[in-house]
Amino acid sequence: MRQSKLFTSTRRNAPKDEVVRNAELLIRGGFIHKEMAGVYSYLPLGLRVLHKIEQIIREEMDAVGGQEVRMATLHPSDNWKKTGGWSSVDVLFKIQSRTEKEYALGSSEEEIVTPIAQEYIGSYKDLPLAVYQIEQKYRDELRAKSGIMRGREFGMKDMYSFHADQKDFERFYETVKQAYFKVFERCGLDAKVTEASGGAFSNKLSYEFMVLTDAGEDDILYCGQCTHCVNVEVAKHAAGDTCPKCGKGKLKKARAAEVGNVFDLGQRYPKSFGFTFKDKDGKDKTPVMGCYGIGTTRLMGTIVEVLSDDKGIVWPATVAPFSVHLVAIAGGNADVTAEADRVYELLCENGIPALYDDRDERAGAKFADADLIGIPKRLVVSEKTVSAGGIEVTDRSNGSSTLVADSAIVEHLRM
RNA sequence: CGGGGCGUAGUAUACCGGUAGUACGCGUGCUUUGGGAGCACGUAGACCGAGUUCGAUUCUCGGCGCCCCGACCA
Repeated sequence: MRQSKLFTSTRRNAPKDEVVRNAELLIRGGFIHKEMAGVYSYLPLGLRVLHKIEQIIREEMDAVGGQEVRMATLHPSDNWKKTGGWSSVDVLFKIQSRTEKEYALGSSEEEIVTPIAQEYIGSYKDLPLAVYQIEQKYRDELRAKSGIMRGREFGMKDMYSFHADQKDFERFYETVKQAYFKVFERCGLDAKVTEASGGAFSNKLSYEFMVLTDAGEDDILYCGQCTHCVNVEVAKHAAGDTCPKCGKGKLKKARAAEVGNVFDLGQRYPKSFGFTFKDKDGKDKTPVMGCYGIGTTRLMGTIVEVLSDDKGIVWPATVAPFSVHLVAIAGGNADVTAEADRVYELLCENGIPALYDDRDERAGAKFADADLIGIPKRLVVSEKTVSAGGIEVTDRSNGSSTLVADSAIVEHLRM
């Protein structure tokens, strides 16, 4: 895409009503636009990142057998009354129509997915089933905070599974946990899985996927020597204690952001809707259910928190809005502009997603913008590079730069 | 929801009981062109309401909005 056509632009000043890094950088870069506390719009660059995150999640959920759906976000109040959520879920947004009919805005989708599954699942032969969706969620938080880390409207992937028995659920639960690690790793993050309380969902333990960052809201204890990690809310130990799992490491306390979670829901929701299936013995049984969430927008915010420096964002290639940022430093030289145009076409023809800074700006402004936007590879075409017979390729993460011949650029970028 | 802070051009800020200045942005022109260019001219602003006052953007009260700490967190 030509940057001259991109309707957003960068800002030099940090917004005064945002303090956290993710909001500051994403707003300055033109990725997002704040509508009100806890509600943001996603602009072209931001949406490209979000789509890439969603696609990674989609691939991993498909890989464990999840079937993607798109459920309603405007919910009938009856479903919530059946499960008791209408009165017990305090973050539920409730709205009323002109005719005083009541609705809920989806904060989670058990109330919707369970009746859908009930309609199609009649036999043990139909189980297990896993369905997921990626869409907006609404929660009436008392206090939105930390930019896109905790909003009242946010993006979430939520998957729900139904099983003939607890054993089959446990098997799938473990499979999803492994898939989650792949998702976070592909997004460039090092996630830890922690034991936590099940909250209002379940009286069993749940597992949360945590990424260390001061912008998080949870305190966790983790072992430096093994994978042991617990949320302090359920911890039976303290910082400095010897790890109860490996017996070697010391427990460390740290702030972390919860980017995903998995819950053992048991039979609560199927029971609320009278959802049963015929088992092998011909008897009616209630399925066992699990749910699995990943906050897509929070994940994006966490990536920015963890992967950024004093100049801007440093996107991992897997989620970057474009693979390369082609910067023309023409200074009015038509030959340089023509060469940069040619390189841009070459990238397009070869399917390499590129943001092409063809604007009439000075080098310093273009470099500052490129650093802020954070695309992994910066390609510079200038009088210098043209006379040297190549293109300057600079790595955003470490600043290293090399001159690559035009003829080799496509191959170089594909490495 | 408790506590604290803050609302001034598009963005970030300053001053002031007598209707607002700067920087960036934006527009025009000239010069400039590898790390946020210079000059000139221009553009654009006091959250809402009430009160005090001759006069309120400024002081007081109320509302709304935003941020932070805490609580909460399907």
